[in-house]
Amino acid sequence: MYGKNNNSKPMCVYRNHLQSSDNLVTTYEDTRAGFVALALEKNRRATPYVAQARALQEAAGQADSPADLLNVKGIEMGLLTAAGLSDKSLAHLMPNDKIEAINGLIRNFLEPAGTNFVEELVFRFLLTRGDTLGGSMRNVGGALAQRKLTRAILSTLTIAGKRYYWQHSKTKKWISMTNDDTEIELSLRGISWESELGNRTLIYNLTVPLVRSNVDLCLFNLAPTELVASQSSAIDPSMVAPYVIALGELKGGIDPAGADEHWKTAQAALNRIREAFFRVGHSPLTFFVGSAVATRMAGEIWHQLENGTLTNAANLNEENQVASICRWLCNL
Amino acid sequence: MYGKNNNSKPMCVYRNHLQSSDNLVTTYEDTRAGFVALALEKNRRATPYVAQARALQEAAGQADSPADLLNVKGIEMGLLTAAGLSDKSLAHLMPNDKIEAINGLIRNFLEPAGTNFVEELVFRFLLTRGDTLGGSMRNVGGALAQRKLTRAILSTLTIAGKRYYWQHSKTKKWISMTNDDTEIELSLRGISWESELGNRTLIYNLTVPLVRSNVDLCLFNLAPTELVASQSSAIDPSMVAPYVIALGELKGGIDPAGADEHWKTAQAALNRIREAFFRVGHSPLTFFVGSAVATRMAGEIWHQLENGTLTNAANLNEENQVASICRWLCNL
DNA sequence: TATACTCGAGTTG
DNA sequence: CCAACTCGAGTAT
Repeated sequence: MYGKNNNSKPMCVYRNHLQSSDNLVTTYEDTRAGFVALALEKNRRATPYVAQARALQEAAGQADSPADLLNVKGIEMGLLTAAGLSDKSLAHLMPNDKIEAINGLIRNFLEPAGTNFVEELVFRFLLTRGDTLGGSMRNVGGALAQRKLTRAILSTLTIAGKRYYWQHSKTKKWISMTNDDTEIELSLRGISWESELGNRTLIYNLTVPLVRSNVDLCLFNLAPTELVASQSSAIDPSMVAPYVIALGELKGGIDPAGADEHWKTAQAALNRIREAFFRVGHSPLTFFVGSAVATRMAGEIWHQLENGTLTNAANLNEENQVASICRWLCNL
Repeated sequence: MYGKNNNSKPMCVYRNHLQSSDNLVTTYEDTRAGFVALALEKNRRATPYVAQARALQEAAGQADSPADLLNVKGIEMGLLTAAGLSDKSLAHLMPNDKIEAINGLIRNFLEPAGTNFVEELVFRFLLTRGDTLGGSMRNVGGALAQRKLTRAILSTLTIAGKRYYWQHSKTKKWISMTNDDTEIELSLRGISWESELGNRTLIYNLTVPLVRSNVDLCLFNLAPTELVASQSSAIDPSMVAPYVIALGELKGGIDPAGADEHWKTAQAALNRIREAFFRVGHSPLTFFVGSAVATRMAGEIWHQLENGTLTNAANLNEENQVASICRWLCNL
């Protein structure tokens, strides 16, 4: 009932690159390489926080005592951060909570530190900013995965000799391909091309009104111009459904410990999608691409492929699998 | 088909404390209070990391140059941490990756820092340890929620004049209640009592072989002694199913941004549970308790309550709701 | 180098 | 501040 094919293609497209669920499981070497790459990137992004800490150290040095820090201009945010308040938490606090937090920092940690109070302040600032950096790295991981997939799709189109247009993330403008499209994946939000069956447009991270959720990958059988029109709020949300060919979840995380956790989220997201479309009489194809795939979830993915719940799936670390799923996507 | 009641009780138990989905939504004030409490706890737990940084600073002070740090005994872990490697990532790396990481730290960040290289080392150490602290705080949040619920269940039993036994997390021994059970929730893994319908045992975070997953809350119609026997691997996993009365998901996080994310995970987990039990002809009751409940998920929870998919649900911040769901649980 | 749990640090529309 | 995304920092079994 779900995942019914509307393109007269065989349903077992995944067999082009998968023989069994085992092929989906991430290898030790890919996990290792993923963690190494992440650490390198994190180190580079750590530098500004080190600089901020030095600036705070310098500014706080003007204070004679912990309490005197309140008189130093321009370090309020540094004090709040050192008080253990994440930027996220600040959005939920009342002004008085922030005052209390800073007073608590001074009373409980800076005053006991004696003459080392500036060091204590800076060290605690860095602890909180370490969590900041970690959070921001989570997003980097996701973005890198999207770029990797984008690169593979563009290669597939190029190799197939197909022209494409791509949408710039910032300007939202659609740009024709050029001979040097190096690094366009850094600021690419969508790709458009023509398959044998018509216009195709792929958009990342689109909020599909019908499901009221963001979907990682949305493939429409529309040209970009038509898509913009159909996204207008003037059109009934259910009108978009017939133009949706395939929807996919992309999970770029490399951590094996997160594999099952994030697969569960992906399943719930895909279920919402299927239910929302089914309610209006449509069943777009669904697919899953993940970097960290554990044995159990590989079994579940395989089962869903076999019973048609999922149409396709791939491990993002396996070039063959990625190439195959990109060819499938580009020829839908 | 799912959630069929086998205790001759009305299915609308949730109506004891919920009039509509709105009642489930977390208030701004509860969110605010949650973030404040978390920050206070985090500050206390930050202290050991500050101390570690001071120790590293002291030890590293013996080195004349960045490269000389390699000769300082006992700071290998400090160097790895400063190189941006989390304890988690270290488990996935080869010895050579670690050497490379430390060399990269020295070459790319410590040598450019000149005479400030020890400061640079310590600052980067703290950034990584800030992520450590953050990760550990995630677990603290979950543990606090479990304790809060435990406290409510014990109160319910006490008020009802029922004796109970509780299982110690560490020793796994079952202990009879005493007049002063203050703080037993800190090390409580299970509770056992007698309802009007028989022996009842509730266990937290139990791996249910049938579903091959950990379930936050498992209620059995068995005495602890019987349960131990039935957990033995000698017994067919499907044999446990008839003794499972109710299974629940507890999500203690306060962050509204995580609400939908973690509800999706909870749904997938509950679905696995239902499918696994359904396969062997059983349909235990299921329930959900959460601290961060957003509007959309409240609607979905309500819908599942109405159609019987979920039997009960509560917002952990609402005392009435918690008390009601505890009475329900204790009287099953 | 298991497996699968805890949850909020960011991010974007 | 609303909503819903990114994912790995820990933890326990």
